Amino acid sequence: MDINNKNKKIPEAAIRRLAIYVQVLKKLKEKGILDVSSEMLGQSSGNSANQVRKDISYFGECGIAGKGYDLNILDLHIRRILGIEQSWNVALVGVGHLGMALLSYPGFQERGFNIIAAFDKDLLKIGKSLEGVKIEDMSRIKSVVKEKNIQIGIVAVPAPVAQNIVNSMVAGGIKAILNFAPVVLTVPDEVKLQNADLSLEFEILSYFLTNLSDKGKYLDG
Amino acid sequence: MDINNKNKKIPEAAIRRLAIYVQVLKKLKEKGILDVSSEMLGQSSGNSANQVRKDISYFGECGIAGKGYDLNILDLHIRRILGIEQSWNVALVGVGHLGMALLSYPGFQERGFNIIAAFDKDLLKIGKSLEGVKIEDMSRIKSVVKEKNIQIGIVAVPAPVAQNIVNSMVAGGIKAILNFAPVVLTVPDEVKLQNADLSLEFEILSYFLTNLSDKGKYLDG
DNA sequence: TTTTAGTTGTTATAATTTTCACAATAGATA
DNA sequence: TATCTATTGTGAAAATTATAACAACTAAAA
Repeated sequence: MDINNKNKKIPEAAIRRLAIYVQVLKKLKEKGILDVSSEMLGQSSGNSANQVRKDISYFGECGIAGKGYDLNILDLHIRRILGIEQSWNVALVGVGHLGMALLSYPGFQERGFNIIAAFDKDLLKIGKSLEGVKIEDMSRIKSVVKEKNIQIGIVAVPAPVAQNIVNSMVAGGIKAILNFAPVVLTVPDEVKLQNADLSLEFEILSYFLTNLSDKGKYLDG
Repeated sequence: MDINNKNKKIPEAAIRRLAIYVQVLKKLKEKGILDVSSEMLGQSSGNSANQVRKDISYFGECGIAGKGYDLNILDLHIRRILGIEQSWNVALVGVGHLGMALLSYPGFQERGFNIIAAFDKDLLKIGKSLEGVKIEDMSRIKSVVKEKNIQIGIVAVPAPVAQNIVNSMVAGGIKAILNFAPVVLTVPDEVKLQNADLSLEFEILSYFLTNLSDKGKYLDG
């Protein structure tokens, strides 16, 4: 088995859990803990110890039988797999409340997601700077994405204009898009699209609530 | 097979797709379309026709062989399953940029998610009203949740205080929580917790980007 | 050194979810 | 009415993901 097993696909659900493990490891590190077992990591992240070990095994061995995982080593390994050691150039389109929230959230910068360009259609906003980022006209999306070598685009505009924005980003050579607009978008195969429509989350809650009150019992595993 | 099959569990992934179908159906309806086939609905939502039919079949028959689905009937059926016909009382905790974005997003109200209470710890905000909602002190969470019969709570506060907020909500009898804080929260079994940590979405993108550039090929199905 | 307790990495098993294939059906057409 | 085309609903097969179980290993204790 190769140590840095890249040919085996890691399920997206596992990726999501790995990102949570990083979160938990950070907290444990702050407490001064040096080693962690799959049992402890599972407890802290709401998963079984088996699940934790399976997730970690996707990218190779990094624990010590009988002892657990060295917290720093494990942290480093997961970060490398997730690609959050390096930093990314991010463009934000739509500087409304949500865009502002994303722009001002320190967590992104910390994790290497640097918003270095922002666009809006509002003439009152264009030309101003927020959080050190100058807001430009939307017509400049394609050229700025190209010039600044932007890999990730955030779509935080109303649904009707979202596809146009995406087309501009794609034309500029963007690699991935995080979409907050409540609409199904089309991108070429080589562009990764991740949807984060917030109202969808509510609707999922709504489903579980409805079934909760119908049966007095929760349904998800 | 019973027409309104409640005893069969619908996978969460299917629920998510069903919510997207509603989105697509709305758009088709605006175009004046009256009937839709699984093929068309699949195309418009990025799924296979087989997947669409299977998802719909989870809650019973509502199509016509050879013809497709009556758009209004299908829409109604899915809405009933998701529980988005009725409306819900929602409380927002944390009126920062993200909280503001949620408060001012018209889509929630439209879909029956009514934010009728808001809390913050900032004395400058407490007492003021935003979007018709009065901002109250966080110490009032438990009693307001109880008095106003609030079913859904939104956590939009920094990670370190999130668990305390959740405890107050749970003490007030909340049924479901949507969490935006980048932290693993603990709730009783009967409370449904849905996580929507935005930086997690970035990290997933990061993973795919890293693998994209490694192999010049995308990995997810 | 031998035993013991604790924990990993992995293989086998079970469960879940998706994909496939097609009989059954509706409505149009001749 | 008989035939043809389009499309559903579903059962079976395939693929994926999660769970469980355990041999192998580590370090510490006897």
